[in-house]
Amino acid sequence: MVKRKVSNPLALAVLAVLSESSMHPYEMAQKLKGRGKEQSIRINYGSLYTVVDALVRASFIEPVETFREGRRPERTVYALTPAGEVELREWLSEILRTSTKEYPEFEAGLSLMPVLPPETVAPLLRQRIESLDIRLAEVRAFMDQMRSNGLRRLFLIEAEYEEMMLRAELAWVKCLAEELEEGTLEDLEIWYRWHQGDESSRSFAIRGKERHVS
Amino acid sequence: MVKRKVSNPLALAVLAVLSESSMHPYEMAQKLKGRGKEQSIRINYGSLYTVVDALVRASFIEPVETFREGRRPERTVYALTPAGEVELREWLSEILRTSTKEYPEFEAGLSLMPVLPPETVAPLLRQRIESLDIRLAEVRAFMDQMRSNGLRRLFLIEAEYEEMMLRAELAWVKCLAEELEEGTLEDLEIWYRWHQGDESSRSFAIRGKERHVS
DNA sequence: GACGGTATACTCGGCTTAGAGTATCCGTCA
DNA sequence: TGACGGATACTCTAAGCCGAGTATACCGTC
Repeated sequence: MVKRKVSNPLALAVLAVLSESSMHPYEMAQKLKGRGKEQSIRINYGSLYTVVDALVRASFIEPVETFREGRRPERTVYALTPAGEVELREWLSEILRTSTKEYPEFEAGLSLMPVLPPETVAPLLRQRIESLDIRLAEVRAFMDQMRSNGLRRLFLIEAEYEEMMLRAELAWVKCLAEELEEGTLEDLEIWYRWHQGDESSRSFAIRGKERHVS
Repeated sequence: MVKRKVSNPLALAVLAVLSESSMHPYEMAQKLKGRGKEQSIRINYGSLYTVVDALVRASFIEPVETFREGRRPERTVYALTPAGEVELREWLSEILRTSTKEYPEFEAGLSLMPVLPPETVAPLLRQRIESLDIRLAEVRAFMDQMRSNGLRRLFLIEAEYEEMMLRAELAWVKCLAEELEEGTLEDLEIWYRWHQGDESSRSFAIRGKERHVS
């Protein structure tokens, strides 16, 4: 798990498109967007040009020509260096090989959930289910769109992954919402009482008498 | 979907602990870590103090006293303001209610996967399976640890979520690895040929003759 | 009583990032 | 013909974020 000189995933995408042919930054963005990569990688111009500079500094890419048409801004065409090709392969391998802990917003939300009273949380989860359904439909629509543009399934594998993860979350949230509504969730009783202002459930995180965990 | 004045999830955690009692930043971190929240929310001191400042500027919290013991650095104790309580509830509700698109590294990796030849990818996925197994064991160990410290299940719900998501990914990656190894994956043929340097598969992303998608 | 290790409590600087802004060219529709 | 939107191709700046560093206090031990 080496520390990368440039760590933004957009830089990986830049190395990947440059491995096919040299081009200027704006064209990279066009190519990536044309293939629907903006669904899996944050592409924004602010970051793109910074990332390209950083890759030049790290000698993973180099400018090969610059020219201008009329009075338009100058275009600089970049090419992958041998070191860049190595970096591309190694970095991509590392990403596929090892799973790194990430911090999705919802996980943070769940971990603070007891701050809200249970009666409030149940309908929120119901809304989330709707929200997930919508997102699922969007992903499917995106895949259909790309496929009808002639893109191979192999190049939409990340969308299939996302779809599967959405389905998994959906099932889990449905289950949690049900447990809340049916009252079958463990600890639901004290959670409810605590929000009633019941002093006996002060610091209700810990079972039994308060214990300091450090 | 309002734009938050302070958007770091750590800020939400700060609001949450302050809703129980006033305290100084270092104590917030201790309390959050004691409850295992560093598993679901990035807690680091650099961000903590910046985030506390930002919350003060936004009037969600305010300093209530500062004092020093001996010659130790000064401690500033903060308290939640009414506006902060509103923000806490609204923000947390929004997170639970709506799913926002995120960009996990692995999704980016998958979307660029065809850059590597298929024979290379298969063993990488096998390694990922091991890596996921390890992570899964860690999550389980963490839950056992916390439970034996007396923490209620309700306060480990985010760990259950993470465990479920890990299992889902694990099953999917196993399936993908198998398809690669058995040769049953769609488009595997051209993918292989392309890495052999077969010119007939140039720009193999698109089926049939090259079409420009913009 | 000197020494090392750990806990306490922050501070600082530099790198990353996002998002808005700028300037030019081109097609088209009235 | 001229005006307007949209595509092209960057640039700039404020803010966010993190990791490493700092300084003191406490505690055991040899």
